[in-house]
Amino acid sequence: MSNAFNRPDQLSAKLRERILRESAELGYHGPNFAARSLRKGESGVVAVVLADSISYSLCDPVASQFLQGVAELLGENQKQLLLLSSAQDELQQSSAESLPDGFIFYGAPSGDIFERVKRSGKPIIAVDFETEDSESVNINNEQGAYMVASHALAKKPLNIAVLGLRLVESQRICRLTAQDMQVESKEISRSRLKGYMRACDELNLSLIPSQIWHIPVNTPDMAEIAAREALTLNPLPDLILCMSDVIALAALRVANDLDISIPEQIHVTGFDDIPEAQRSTPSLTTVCQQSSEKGRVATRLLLDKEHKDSVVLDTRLVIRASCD
Amino acid sequence: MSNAFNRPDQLSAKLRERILRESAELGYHGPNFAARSLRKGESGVVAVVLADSISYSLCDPVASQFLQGVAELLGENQKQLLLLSSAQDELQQSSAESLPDGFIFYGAPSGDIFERVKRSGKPIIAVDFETEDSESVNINNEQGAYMVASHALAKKPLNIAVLGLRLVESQRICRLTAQDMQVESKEISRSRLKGYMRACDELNLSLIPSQIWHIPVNTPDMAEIAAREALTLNPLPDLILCMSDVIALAALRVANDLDISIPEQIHVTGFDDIPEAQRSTPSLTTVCQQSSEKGRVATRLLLDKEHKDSVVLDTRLVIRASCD
DNA sequence: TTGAAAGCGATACCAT
DNA sequence: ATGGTATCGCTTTCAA
Repeated sequence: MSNAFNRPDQLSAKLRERILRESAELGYHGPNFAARSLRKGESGVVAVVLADSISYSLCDPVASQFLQGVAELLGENQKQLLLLSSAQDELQQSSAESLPDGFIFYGAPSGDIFERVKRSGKPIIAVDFETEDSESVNINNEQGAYMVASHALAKKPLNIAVLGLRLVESQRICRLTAQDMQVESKEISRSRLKGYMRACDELNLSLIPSQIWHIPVNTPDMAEIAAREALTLNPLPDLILCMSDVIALAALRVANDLDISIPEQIHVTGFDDIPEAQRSTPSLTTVCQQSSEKGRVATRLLLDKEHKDSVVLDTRLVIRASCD
Repeated sequence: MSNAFNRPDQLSAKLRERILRESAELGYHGPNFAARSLRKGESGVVAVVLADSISYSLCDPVASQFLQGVAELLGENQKQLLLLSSAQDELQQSSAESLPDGFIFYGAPSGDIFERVKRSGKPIIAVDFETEDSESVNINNEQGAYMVASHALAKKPLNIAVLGLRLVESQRICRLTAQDMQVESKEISRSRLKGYMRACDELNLSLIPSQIWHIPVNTPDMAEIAAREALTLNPLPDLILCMSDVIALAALRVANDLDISIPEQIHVTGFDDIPEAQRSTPSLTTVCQQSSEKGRVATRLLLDKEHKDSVVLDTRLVIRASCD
């Protein structure tokens, strides 16, 4: 009789239907998930552990696209998606950590959830950060930033500003100081900054700390404030390198608001290639980092027990109107 | 010793630390979720069952905002978020259905997952659709559409077009026929259409079926195609009522592309009030449906065992540049 | 206070 | 083929 649930193919559809109906009347509602996964030692659930809060990640276009890619492949493989966050790493959560069969860590996690999960021995894929003993999926941030900056510098800008993301610890928007430039770090933003700097070096240009903004969170509101600061400088910059498309789009809006024409007066570049970037006016020159593909690759890596190599996805320069 | 995991307050922090470390060395990684939920009969997991595929929902700004609201409240209440979809309602899934303690159905589900879950007796909140024996959270679509249409009609348009969402069954973009107008339905889009029509009636205007577009999916691509059709009509419409902001934003882009000035030549209205609506140029006159609040309300309803009433959230007219 | 034992529900295995 | 039984790991209860 349990065949009716577990091996639908072994019974006639009609019989199966009758059994299901009758057992439902007896108060049986299908196999119990907890019991099954306890017994089988697996759950069919995959967790994505987000570095930021779940709410935040859901409104960030880059994270959304990543999740979209993950969800797509999980669906195809009959796996369930559990969203966790290392930011709100609480008591109850630490229990749920034992449910998933595998983990995708999106962004360097805070707290000790990563350590705990690693100890459990379950498969882990690290995305957008480096780690020792797990496979990871990364993109070449430095290279992407280098490409877009090189492209932009070919326009011979005289006054460059950078709208950067999470470059220092502060929760406030601020510009960098000379000593902020010394910091060595493998963080995404730092890699992008390095890429910008390498492109500048090649042309014997250099970035001035006071022309580099730190934006603590990748939101349109924050970005607009910083962009307004940069676009009301005197003299006006003629190139703004933005470390995300959200920031670059904010810069486009502010420029429009201030009647600064793009790309005539100022060139603007972004990073990420979010869907909005190709729809904006002007459309955005940026670096495509294939977020949803990244999600698919990470999921494939997690589910395929064969493949055992970390992946570095290519970044591609996407030239559009904002810097052409 | 199990106290170390379950009642951290009863032991000194130091002892707890030592116990955890030692047991970890023995190969113990914290309480087993499956065993715990099997025994306790609850999991601490809440499922959101999306009417569309998970991937699609993640890129739809309205669904994203809703999920954001849900995630926010679940986080505060130490609940885990499991994303399901009634669209890809498969075998494996039907097992996972028994895991969550409660369900939020976002949009009228397809398949029989709703029936199955209902039979399980677990709490259910229905969002954006009507159902008999569960609490629900809805908005007044008819009223919202009526308000925005009334506002727009006050501009005395002569030639009205409607860019509608999911008005008929077709997977293709098409315009309605006279008999399509007869359909009675409680679906969201039909309610919105009714609202538009009531506003028209009051002014002795009427909508012409051939000026009403059906768009099968709420994506920028689809919307742009339909918008281009509407904006290349001769004579050009001077009011475009759009059933979503995604559609309205597409209309703004197409208009810009065709050098049609808004709001001078054409007025455009949206629906939803997604974040992008206030950032667009021109900004969008629309109906705010408080998506993230909807998510919070639904979650509160699910978690608070007290409150036992369905909720209809207000819609608010938001007047911005595209129709002012 | 501490420990032992029953049982949650499904499955895998062994015996019929 | 079919039925019975031990077991997964935890919590709850009851006894010492």
